[in-house]
Amino acid sequence: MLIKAASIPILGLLTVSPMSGYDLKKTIDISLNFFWAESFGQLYPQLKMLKDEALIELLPQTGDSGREKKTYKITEKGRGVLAEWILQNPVIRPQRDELLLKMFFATEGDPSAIRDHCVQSRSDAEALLQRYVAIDAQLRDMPEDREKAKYWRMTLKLGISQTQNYIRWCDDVVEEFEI
Amino acid sequence: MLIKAASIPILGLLTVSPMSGYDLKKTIDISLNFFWAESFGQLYPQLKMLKDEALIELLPQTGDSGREKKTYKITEKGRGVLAEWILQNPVIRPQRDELLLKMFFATEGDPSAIRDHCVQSRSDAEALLQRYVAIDAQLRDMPEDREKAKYWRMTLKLGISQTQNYIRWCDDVVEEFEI
DNA sequence: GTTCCAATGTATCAGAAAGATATATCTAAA
DNA sequence: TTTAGATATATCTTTCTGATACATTGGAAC
Repeated sequence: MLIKAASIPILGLLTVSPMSGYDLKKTIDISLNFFWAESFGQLYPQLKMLKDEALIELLPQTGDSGREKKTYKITEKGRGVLAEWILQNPVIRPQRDELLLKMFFATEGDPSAIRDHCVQSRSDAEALLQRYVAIDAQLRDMPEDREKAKYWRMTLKLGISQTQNYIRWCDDVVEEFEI
Repeated sequence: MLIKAASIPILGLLTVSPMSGYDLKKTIDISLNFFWAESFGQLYPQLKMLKDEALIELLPQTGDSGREKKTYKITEKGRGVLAEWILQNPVIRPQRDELLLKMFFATEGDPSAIRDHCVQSRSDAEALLQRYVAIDAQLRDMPEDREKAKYWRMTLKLGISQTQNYIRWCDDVVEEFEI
């Protein structure tokens, strides 16, 4: 079965625990945010598709109250498709970074504006770094899911070192502007 | 004037020299590839739009031969819009990295496949790094456009250090799998 | 010398994805 | 008590990618 990469965070996170669309979005934004983003505009149609293909299914609702919250769980078929996708060679996707684009064409604009962008960007990165480090500490001390935590920490490790490297670069650039 | 980020590589590169759509695509793929990608499907419509808005204009064609190649140059208005765009705060764009997604859900698939993906990815990164280093050397020795070269090398500097860091991470991951 | 392929070149289309928006409910604080 | 913010599902428009179409040119192979 040919599956879209956008479905993978859904299938993957549902192996951790059953969730609603909203939960999935929140979890993706928190846990996968360093290397993956998903919009509602894609999430809900994907959910419908995955249900139609029987890769996920709705948990029976606790019918009484009026408010409906749709909680999904992954099916065996879904697990199979996920495992299969992981085997395939990763597709390299186009990246777009506006700060670097501004830097590249800095001579056509106001260089001091670029400097300011870097200062701001550095402070964003600093905040991100602290978040990553905190999550890493949590994972280190987490008793269950040791095997999962191991891989999660591997991705975090890259996120942390890339962010540290980025911060160093921002400092270099700002310093360069002082001269 | 409100301009789309996708137009910026076009305007920016046309400040370096007049070019055709095909040239622009090639130059973006070579020079901006570390932080920007543009598809033909967006490039040609953008070109038309920029011409309609008089931000770029067609160079008069050397009419004689049958083959038409449309060479564009940037206008003063175009330079103004570019300078203005550089002033604005950079928009953070969603990232998607399939290798890290596979890593994150590694326990649901075949861990040895992930290892292989990393080995492949490391070798791709190595090749990229060598390209960046070569371009950097070229820019270092380039006599004209010193000011431009300075900023170009700043973006390259990040590309180089991020790629080196990535290679180190791949090594760490592969080593982790040996244990 | 011709045929064949890769590179050059412009352009569009289908489908994927992002971002914005609509709508409604629940909860906790002012 | 009302109101703001979080929860929750969903769709619409615009942007963007990847594939494809099509035509030309230059050089290599035969």
